[in-house]
Amino acid sequence: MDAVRIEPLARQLKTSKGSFYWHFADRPALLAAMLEMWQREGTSAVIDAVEAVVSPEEKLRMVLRLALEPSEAGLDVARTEAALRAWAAEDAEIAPQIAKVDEQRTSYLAQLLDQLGYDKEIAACLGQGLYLALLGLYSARRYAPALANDRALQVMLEQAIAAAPAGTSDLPD
Amino acid sequence: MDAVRIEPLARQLKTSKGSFYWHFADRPALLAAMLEMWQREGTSAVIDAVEAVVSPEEKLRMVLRLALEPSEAGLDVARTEAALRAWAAEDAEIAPQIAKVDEQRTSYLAQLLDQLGYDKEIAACLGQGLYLALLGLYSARRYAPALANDRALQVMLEQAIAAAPAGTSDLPD
DNA sequence: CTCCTTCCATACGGTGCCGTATGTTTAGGA
DNA sequence: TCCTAAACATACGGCACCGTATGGAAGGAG
Repeated sequence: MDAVRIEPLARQLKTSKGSFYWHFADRPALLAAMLEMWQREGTSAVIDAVEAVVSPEEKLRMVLRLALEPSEAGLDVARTEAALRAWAAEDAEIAPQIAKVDEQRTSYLAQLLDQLGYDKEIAACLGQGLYLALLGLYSARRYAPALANDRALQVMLEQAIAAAPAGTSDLPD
Repeated sequence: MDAVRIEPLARQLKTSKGSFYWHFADRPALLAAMLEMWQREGTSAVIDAVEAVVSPEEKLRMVLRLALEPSEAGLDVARTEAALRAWAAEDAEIAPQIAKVDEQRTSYLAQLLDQLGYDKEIAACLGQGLYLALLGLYSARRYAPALANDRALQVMLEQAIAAAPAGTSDLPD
């Protein structure tokens, strides 16, 4: 986000600064708009698509598949996710907003793992762990293709599925 | 790293720019020196300390313990690791240098997991996965304390240890 | 004492960006 | 045809930083 500058952006778009300042109050206003857009479109899309599936195992696999997808039309998901977190790390005003989205996502993962029969606290930890690995992969994708190995996450997910205490616990009895 | 600026740094150290440019050619030279220092001291320390232990299980636990430690004397490990990767993501000259360190670390993890009896390819994936989760945790620590849960990594590691095919395979017959 | 090297401070020019002030085009409505 | 508002362009002042040029202290060698 720090690299988002008005004048280079205007040059790139073959327009002028004056035009920018007609549409946005200032640079923070643009960044806020970008953040809001991401909050709106970046997280619900996956969950909505996944909820069409039935079994929690397949839901988990589908979440991962969607998260690892090359991303839709010109927008690099890994780049976006990594940049937002670098931003949150340096701006205390932004941090809670990103953290809230993370909380939504990890609690959804925990819910699916809970349905696999895991103890609730273990499910929460596993969800966080898998999500942290995804964040790490997003970061690695930008500089270390060998490390950013999709299979690494798939293996860990399959291990979490295989190690589940019971087949299903969403029908307890 | 982008926030490392000469003039603020000089003010902070109660010295002058002139002094800085005596010790370093320019800003890139300072950044290069920082990177080199990290390469020297940041990765071998852990491995050396761990190698004193015998069993691969305990070695893995100790690696994690050291990696999660609050860090020694004023230096925030999470901040450093996260900042270096943000740097690598934006500078193609730096990327391979960080990637090389990552490769050292993940291959050491893979070696330990291999000793637990995992297939070599699975061990490599698991090592990468655990390491990616650690990177994610370093990133989260800077903005989302609730997400940066040490237990999440501990749970995943214990699961990897528990799911190991054989007790040990470093004595194969 | 003087010279020279090391180390540090001050002053300067140059660059890239921000935000504002002000001018200019375009299109629709009276 | 004139007026107005939306959309854009140009020009300016200001700030923070980079790197260099230049001018000292401070201390040892001869």
